[in-house]
Amino acid sequence: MATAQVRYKAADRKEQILTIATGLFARQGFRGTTTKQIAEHAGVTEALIFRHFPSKEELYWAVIDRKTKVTGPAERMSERIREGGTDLEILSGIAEEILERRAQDQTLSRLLLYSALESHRLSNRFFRTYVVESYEVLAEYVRSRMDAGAFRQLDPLLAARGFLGMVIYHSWVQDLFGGKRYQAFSVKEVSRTLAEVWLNGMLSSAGTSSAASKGNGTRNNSRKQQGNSNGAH
Amino acid sequence: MATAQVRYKAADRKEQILTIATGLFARQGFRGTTTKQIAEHAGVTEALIFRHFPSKEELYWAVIDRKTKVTGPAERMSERIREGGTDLEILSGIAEEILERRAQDQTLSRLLLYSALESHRLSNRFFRTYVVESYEVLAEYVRSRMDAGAFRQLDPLLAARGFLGMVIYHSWVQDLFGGKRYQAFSVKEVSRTLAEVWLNGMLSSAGTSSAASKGNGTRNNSRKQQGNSNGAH
DNA sequence: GTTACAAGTAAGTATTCACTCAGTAAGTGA
DNA sequence: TCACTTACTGAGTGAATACTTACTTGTAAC
Repeated sequence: MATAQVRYKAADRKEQILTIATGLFARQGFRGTTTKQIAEHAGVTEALIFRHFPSKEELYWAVIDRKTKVTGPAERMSERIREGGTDLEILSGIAEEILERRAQDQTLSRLLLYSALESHRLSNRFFRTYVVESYEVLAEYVRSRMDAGAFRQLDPLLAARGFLGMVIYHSWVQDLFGGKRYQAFSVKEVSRTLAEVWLNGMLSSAGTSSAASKGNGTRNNSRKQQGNSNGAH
Repeated sequence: MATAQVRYKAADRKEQILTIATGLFARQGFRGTTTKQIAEHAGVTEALIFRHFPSKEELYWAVIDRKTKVTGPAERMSERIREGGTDLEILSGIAEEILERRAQDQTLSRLLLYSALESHRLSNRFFRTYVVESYEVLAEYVRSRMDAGAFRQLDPLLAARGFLGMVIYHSWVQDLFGGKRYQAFSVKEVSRTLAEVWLNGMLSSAGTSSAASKGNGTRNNSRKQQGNSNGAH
């Protein structure tokens, strides 16, 4: 009504709408977010939204498009690898950054998951930018360490995905599913532990790697009868 | 309309509606699924849905409630551990089952993710049944192997979550995000590889704490340092 | 064959959805 | 000061949405 109006320039208003829409889509998904909500949060009428974006669908597209244009995890990861350090430093550094970013801001994870679930056609591109690219970078690193004889020979992509899986799944459980309400973890400790486990599992240990590059390799006690938890002691 | 009507008994119709609603909620989420859709798939009118369930929300609750009552992953996992075998057999067996089930039917993963994203109050219970319980079972196993001196000493919960993370993340990337369109993996091979990496990383190894030197076999050798410091004891 | 009840429906309700359009107020250059 | 453009709104549109009410039909026991 008669309240003092704020007139933005078109480009600024567009940016503002995009920012607000990003937050709402992340929290509630595409279907769960209404254009009215977006308008209200922006302090304008719905009509204005549609003056800037031809449809809700196009607005969603723009949100995701913008997200894929900021520096992605792949670049940061590749930067970190370029900086060098021990394997452990590099890996736990990568894990630490992922965990920290995600704990701080779930927007991206939520957008990504929603778009995958709602099977938006654009989810493909999003997926490539945020998921595929990052483990391809890591896989490249793994491959180079394998060539150097430091890592065991196995599918680098699978190995990279394994490491990222450890880290990302942990962050999902903690932040998305609310696991942190039951148990808190220190980011540094988690990163280091997961990196150690994975790295130790990847190293071509003195005895095993030569004979069997991939089959077996773990020294299993024959016919173990131990290790089951129930009533043993 | 004039088609031959099928009259179910109340209990049967309720079951049928539940089954249909489960599929739709899994595919489209709570907000994305309409009562009209459910009715159409069941071949009845909306009114009948509301004769069996007081509201859409209650129907959703019933869907999830029913899902939490079938044999969950925790029971199956604990069964597998009880059966015994080598560590590798047990772990790759667990991974294999998870991957196979999920590739075959995404309903559960999708329901779980949707309910977490849409922050349904019931998602908590769902989360406990399907996520927490399963890694608690695995953590118990890890703990027993640590007590036996076979595994390194570290947070068993974190370690268990790490293993499940590898496996579950892989299945999400393949099935949920459509990664399998770009690359196929054999379930057996993936299970075995991931189990090997993780297990190898967990073993309180004799020799693997050797120097891992620095990463990056390709370029740039700045900041070279000593080997990593993992697994000292 | 009638009755009694269970299973099912047609046709609504009020509200909300994405989206439109005709019009108005604020800035800007002369 | 006036003309012109740009930013914005009020008041709608028809098509969904979850949910209701008043009614009909099938079936099984007596």
